[in-house]
Amino acid sequence: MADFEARFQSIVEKLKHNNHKITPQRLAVAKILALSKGHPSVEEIYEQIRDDFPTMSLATVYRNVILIKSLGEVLELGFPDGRNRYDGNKPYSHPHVVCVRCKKIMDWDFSNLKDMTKRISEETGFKILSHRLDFFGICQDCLGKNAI
Amino acid sequence: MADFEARFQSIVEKLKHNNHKITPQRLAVAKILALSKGHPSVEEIYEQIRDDFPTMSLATVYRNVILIKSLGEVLELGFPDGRNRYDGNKPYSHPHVVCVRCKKIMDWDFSNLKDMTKRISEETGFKILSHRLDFFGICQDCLGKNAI
DNA sequence: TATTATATGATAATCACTATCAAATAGGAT
DNA sequence: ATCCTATTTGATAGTGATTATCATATAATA
Repeated sequence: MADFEARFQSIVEKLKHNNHKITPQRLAVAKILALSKGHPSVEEIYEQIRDDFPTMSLATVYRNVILIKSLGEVLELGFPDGRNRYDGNKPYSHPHVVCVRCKKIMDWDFSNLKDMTKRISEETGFKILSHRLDFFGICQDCLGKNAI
Repeated sequence: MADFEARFQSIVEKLKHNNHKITPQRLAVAKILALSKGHPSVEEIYEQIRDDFPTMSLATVYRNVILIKSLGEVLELGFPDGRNRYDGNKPYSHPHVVCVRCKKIMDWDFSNLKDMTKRISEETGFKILSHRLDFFGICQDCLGKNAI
């Protein structure tokens, strides 16, 4: 079973387990979140679904993204310029590399934050729930297109 | 000279050096950004200044925060729920510990991200400009007030 | 198939932030 | 010290993402 397929099933299971109805619109949102490699925005999810569901409402996309997020099955990445991005592949906090020019967001594997979290907890008294680590820069594509 | 005083002077110097006029409102915003330990929002800066400048406009606070940010003298922290916070003490990217309940933001000293940045640059081709590392949790105050 | 709580679609409301523009003023020239 | 002018300010309208509202439609169970 492909990775995204497993993620899709996981989301659907969570929905069923919490007694949420399985609607075609809901499944379409779940599928895109599970498939997404590019950390899509709500608007991008909406555009993709519109091809198959011309009657789809933007509000429904928002509702279902929020629902799936509340089930812990998608990670929300907020940005100062006010357009959130979503990661349904890895719905737990992890580092990202963000192109400040084209807004591309890539995952960055790095699993050494456990110790840091523990130290912070000991020294500040915070109960740490999650973290977010973003690196901002210019991606290769953008560097090639337009010299700095 | 106190630390915040040095920060304040640095901001004022930048303003003068770039031929921006020194207005009372501008100085008031600069002073609060320099003094701020609590990572204030624009609204909070506005409220503080209103005591001394009852005629102050919210738009002027926004304008000056953005101006000072453009000079590299304040760090902007964006959040998904849409209220930016500002750090005029350390206007360069650094880790934070954020209380998800009361929205308190504390600095966290940690200076070991250089190697990580270099590795990312080598492996992804990104030209890394800055990063942001946030830890989210419940602060001691909030843990005391209301047991989990 | 009938029932009912939940979900959807359409759209208005909200909220942080930005743009606009007339009036005010900082800072250099006189 | 006063004048001049580009910049700044205050008031407010506009924007764009997100959320709330509510009548209609539908999934899930009997």
